[in-house]
Amino acid sequence: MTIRDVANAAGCSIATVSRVLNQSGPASTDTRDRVLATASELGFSFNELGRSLQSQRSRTLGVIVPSLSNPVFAAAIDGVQAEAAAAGYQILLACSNYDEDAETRAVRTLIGKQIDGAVMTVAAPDDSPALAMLSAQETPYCLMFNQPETPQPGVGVDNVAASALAADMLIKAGHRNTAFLAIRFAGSERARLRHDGFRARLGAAGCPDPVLVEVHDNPRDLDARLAALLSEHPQITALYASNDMLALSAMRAVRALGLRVPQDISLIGFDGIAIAEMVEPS
Amino acid sequence: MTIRDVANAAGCSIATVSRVLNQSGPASTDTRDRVLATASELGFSFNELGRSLQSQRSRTLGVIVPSLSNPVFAAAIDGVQAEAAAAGYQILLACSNYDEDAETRAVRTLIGKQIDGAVMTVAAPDDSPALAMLSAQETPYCLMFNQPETPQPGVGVDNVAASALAADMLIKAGHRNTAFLAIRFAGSERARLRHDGFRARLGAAGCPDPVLVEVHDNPRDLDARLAALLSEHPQITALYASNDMLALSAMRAVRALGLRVPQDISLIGFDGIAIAEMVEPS
DNA sequence: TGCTTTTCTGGAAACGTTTCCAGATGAGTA
DNA sequence: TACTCATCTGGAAACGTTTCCAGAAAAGCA
Repeated sequence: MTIRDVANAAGCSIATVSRVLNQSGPASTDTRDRVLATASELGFSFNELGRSLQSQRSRTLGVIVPSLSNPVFAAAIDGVQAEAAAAGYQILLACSNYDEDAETRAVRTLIGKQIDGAVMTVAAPDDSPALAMLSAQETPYCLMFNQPETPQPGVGVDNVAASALAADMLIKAGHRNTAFLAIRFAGSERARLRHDGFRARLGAAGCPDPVLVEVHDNPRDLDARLAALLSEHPQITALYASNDMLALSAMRAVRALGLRVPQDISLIGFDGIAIAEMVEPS
Repeated sequence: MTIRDVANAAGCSIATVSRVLNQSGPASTDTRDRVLATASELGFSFNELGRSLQSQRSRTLGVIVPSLSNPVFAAAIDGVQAEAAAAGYQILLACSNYDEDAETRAVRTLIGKQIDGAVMTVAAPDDSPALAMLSAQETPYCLMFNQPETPQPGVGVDNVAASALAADMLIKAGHRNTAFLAIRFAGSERARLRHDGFRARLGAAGCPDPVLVEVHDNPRDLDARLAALLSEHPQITALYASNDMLALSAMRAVRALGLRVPQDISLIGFDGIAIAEMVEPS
């Protein structure tokens, strides 16, 4: 079912069918009606591949995130998808699993599919082969959650400032000894910035540096790590989790140790995911 | 940067370049090396649009889910994406927001983009215009989470049987008076099946029917609904939430009423999302 | 050497569109 | 009536590939 079939059935040329269906040129009311009628009768719809090839735009956006199981990214994709759909664009989704090579491969594939633009969260925005490829192709992109040193198009949060606020809150509540919880601290620009902002503000208030705890992705790992942490540093009264998923896990782990939140240990997490609203304390 | 540029630079025809790059035909070692060298030198990569148009396969799969904020679907997409990527396929993502019209529109667009197949969760698998369109186009599809009456390709859970298990568990724990919590009960095949399975098993055990509580998407709505429910039916000792997100919200709401889980009220939820493992009790 | 067979190569036709261009038709004006 | 001008239409060339086909060159064999 191509534009040619419609043209034959309507007794006109494919040029005319194209013009009518796209309203991109003149057509007598007579032929217009005929084309429209046969098109809907035949149930014709455009092959966007042919269209994109000719028009040099695919009306498709690439989206690359490190993970889909983190609700932060799911929510971001949700937003991107909704806006894109409203503007008549489609979303080509890829997932890097926090791996820079996978990131590069994903970008290469998406470029091959001729995306009109990309929305993504990368591992290292200041030195990213993936972003370099996009620039080389003159494909526009927009970063999410990244906070590059060199200015780049993107939306995000000031991790340092936000973490300073978290520190303020804990300090005001009387905490002095804290720990910073992170997954993949080394590979995550974001965890590092959050740690730095937190530590700087604590230091400015005369508090000791937070104890840095890097945990594995497996949430059960936390139980042992926290037990060790708290027996080694019994003076710790507050934990700062570098993201909400981790904060949730930490809450469970703290309680598993027989401690209450927030009476025995205070806990604060970065993000603001919807699910964090559903637990007590939120 | 097209295959033609490579051909000119390498001093051969585009047919030869295509054959070399796809390893789809003979080529003398001499020309092969030359083509390969110039291709990588020029940084050539295929335009998949042209490729797909010619080969009639896009190596792209459409994925349609009702929502992205529900981790159940996020996890499903994660899995589909990973398998697809491993097989050299891309994912075109669309979201129906539990709206059948949006579902149909999404399928239409994806068909336009010439997807090779679709993976989706639909509102009504037994009478779905979206699925009908896919069938008409002979585009293969696979349902997720749906449980159609008429056999259809798909993966999912036996909602009725699983809910009977939930009922068994509660009965065995001594509960007799229960409530069933659902969002969008009317529009959700899944909620209905889960309710039916639950109620049937309770009835078989001589328990009264569960009180059906349909709540709005706003989690705060739950507080008032549960307060009303429990004052109206003080004999209720257990709640069955039709999904884990709702169970999480319900846990918060129950506690906000000053009741303990599970000492005062038992709570069970359908799904098994990762986050449910992170709360106490899990 | 002459023949067949194999290996390699390029032209050209698709795939489904859009759009430029020029020809045809009809209406308006002098 | 003859002219211009606007309106409508179709042919054909792109867009970037793959692949069929046939011709050329090289290799094998008697």
